Amino acid sequence: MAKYDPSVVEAKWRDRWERDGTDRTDLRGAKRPFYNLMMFPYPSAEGLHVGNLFAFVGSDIQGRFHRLQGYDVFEPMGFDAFGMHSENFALKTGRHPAEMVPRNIERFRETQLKKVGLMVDWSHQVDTTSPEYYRWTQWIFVTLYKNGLAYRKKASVNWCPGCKTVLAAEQVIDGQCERCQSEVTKKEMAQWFLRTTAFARELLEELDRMDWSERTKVAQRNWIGRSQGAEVTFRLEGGPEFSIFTTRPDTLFGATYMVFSPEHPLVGEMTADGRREAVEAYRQGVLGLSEVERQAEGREKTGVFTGAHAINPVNGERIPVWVADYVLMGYGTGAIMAVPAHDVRDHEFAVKFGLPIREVVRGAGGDADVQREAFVGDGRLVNSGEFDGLEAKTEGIYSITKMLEMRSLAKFTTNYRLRDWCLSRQRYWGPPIPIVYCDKCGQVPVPEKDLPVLLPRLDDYRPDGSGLSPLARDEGFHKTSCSQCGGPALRETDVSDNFLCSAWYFYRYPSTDFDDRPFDPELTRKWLPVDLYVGGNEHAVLHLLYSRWLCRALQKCGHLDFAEPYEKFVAHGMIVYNGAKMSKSRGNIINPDEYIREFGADSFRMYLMFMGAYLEGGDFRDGGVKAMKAFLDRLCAAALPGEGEELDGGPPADAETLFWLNSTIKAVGADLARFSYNTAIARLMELVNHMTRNKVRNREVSGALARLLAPLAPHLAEEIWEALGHGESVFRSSWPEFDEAACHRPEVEYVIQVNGKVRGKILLAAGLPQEEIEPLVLANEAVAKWLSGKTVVKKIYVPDKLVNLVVR
RNA sequence: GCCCGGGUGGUGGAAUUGGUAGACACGACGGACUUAAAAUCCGUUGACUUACAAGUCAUGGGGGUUCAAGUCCCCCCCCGGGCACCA
Repeated sequence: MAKYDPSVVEAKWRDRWERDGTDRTDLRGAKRPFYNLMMFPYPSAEGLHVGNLFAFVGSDIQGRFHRLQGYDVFEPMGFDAFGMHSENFALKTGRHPAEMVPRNIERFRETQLKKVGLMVDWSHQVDTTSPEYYRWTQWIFVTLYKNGLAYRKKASVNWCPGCKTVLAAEQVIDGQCERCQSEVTKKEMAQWFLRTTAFARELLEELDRMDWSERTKVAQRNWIGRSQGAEVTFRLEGGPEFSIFTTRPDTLFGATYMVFSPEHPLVGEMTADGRREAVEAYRQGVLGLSEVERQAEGREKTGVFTGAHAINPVNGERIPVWVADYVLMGYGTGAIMAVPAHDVRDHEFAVKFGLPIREVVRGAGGDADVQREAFVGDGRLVNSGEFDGLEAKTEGIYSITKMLEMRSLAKFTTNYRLRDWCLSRQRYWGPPIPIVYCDKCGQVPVPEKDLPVLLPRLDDYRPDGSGLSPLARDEGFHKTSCSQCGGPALRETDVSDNFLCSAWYFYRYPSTDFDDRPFDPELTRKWLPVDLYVGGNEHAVLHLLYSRWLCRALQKCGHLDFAEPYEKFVAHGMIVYNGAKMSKSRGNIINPDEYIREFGADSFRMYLMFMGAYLEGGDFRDGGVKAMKAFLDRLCAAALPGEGEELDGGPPADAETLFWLNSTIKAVGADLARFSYNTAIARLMELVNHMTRNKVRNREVSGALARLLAPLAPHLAEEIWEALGHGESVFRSSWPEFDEAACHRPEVEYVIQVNGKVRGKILLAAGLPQEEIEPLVLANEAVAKWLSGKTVVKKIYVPDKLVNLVVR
């Protein structure tokens, strides 16, 4: 190779790979399948940014590395093209999403993705907006509906006034819409839900066994949020029974009042006549508050007395019932017993409204003043009748609940924070929910043979904020007939949250050849669950949780025979630019295309991976790509024969080169396996530095270097491999092997410490026993001067590493 | 408030089980080549005292354990992330 010109080399190998089908996978014939999945992008008009490429390249390295290790790797790619991102952009630019999306996909694939050198099998591409795909998204919805996992109900849901649609709880961040940051309000609407809570326990417990990034597991655990406690039945004085949830049944004797959520259905009935006006005014006031206002940090407690009283089942005590918005309808039973002595929120409320505070748990010190501050620590029960003296949080919880359980007034329960997934969106750009409403037959799912319910082309698809989707304005779509009775019927006009589209795309990849089924059973059995999934942690409670849930749901419906979709999930880090977060508003978004054009995809890939730890993220600095190109230039010069030159055959002659060769193979393999790409590249630099300085001209070393480089810089690795005389792609070769014995130098440098401080270093043959080293150490000049006049009281000896002499 | 990560030279970042802190780079400085520049190559580069000898101090701060601590323990500060009036 005359001079390394990436544009020539990369174009050559792109064509060669395409011509030879190098990146294609024989899905049925594969012997060692490895499904290497990366989170698919939404094809935005802005194009791929460095963050996308950082994610993809890190994943591609695993795919290529596994392939060199003999796996049949399947590395597909697709486009998540439904949803508000595409729709909002279309609205802004005035171009219809149906036209914009295919163009963006084309540009993503042809001018960006293919140029980065991803080992993608493009014969299995997926586009969530194509009818062949969303037909099966709708089929999944119908399947869930038929199995009781999808239902419609009127509920107080999260409404985004900016996007003019409802949102799932997962899409509300700190009370704001995750997309447009508008303050989310509550709205009473009939919506479709998926029963995510049905598998809350499994989704939580399975996490412990999963090979996933810990921070992703933690995020899911927090989101699912389990708390164990008891449901206790109270009775309203002269009224019905009701139950409350508590994690502290041991404090039942300390309950001095009850609180109902303003939305609780019993409130109207229980309110005393004299209190009706006040209670009603309070409830109306709360309903007018946004989520942010209601949950604002440090907000003072509010509430109102209903005039009603409840009877405490443990002691028959009559305690007042209040309504306050610090009790949420959506969690537990929407009513609580308040124990101000041992709960900080109840304490605050009791102080404000002058309610009694009764201590029932006393800590070991016994000096906590519950009138001043709630005591939430461990302690023993007091003022609790026969239960006095019990260890509160263990024996107390058990004994008191057990006692009530015998009287059928309590049961042990577990509550989850997770809510059902609100699926309806009052927007245009999504898969229509395949349901028809008939006066006679009620809710009727669209029969499988009539799927897909095509999304009609609407020229005016703006959301109008009426609470109805723009599709409701299209009579031809809205009015239809019932598949059961043939009578007139109305279609559901809401579309589905596009997270449903992305919850199953990876089942579709292997099966894109089939239009009569969502996924082929044989291919699914062979390729799934996904072996490795790489993506961003921002989807921990969105995509990753939804797709875990759907997998379990499809298993329960009999369509899959496994419960978890991803064997291993790795969350990559985030990229910043010169230490600052990249964002459109800052105007510091890096366009990868220019770097690739100037320095080549290989240099760009290498720099992305070198600038920081893949799992932690990195700081993109100008000049980095250029420096990496310089390294690849040096690598070419070191690895390739010059004009008219022949490289030495056979293993290298000198021990030092053998050491570098073997230890680099070992280290790079270990580093790639643990996603430590930056250190793998550093190892390659060290090997190249050794080759350059010592003028190593050896075919075996160059061949190993090409294969070590191949996952990181695939085009250049191919070029070098070919120049070394190989007729086939380097990806049809194998990962180089190393000799463990050669990974260690025959001589090692011992560090000699005196009292823990380094005082000298000596070169010794490896593996010497302590007795032979000692005299050599004591004879060392630099060390001797620290020993004169002192007594050696202790000698620490770490084989092949160091000797520490403790002197006095 | 609770739960996870983090804090290392001028900069990005290394450092399997406690065992030479700063690998590998970037930048800077000096030199070679050149009419000159770019590119390339060679050298120096944590701070301080200083003679390139030698030493002292250094991994957010303060204690501790240990022959030995970036790494383990306790307290505190700062940054990033998750949850949060969830009973």
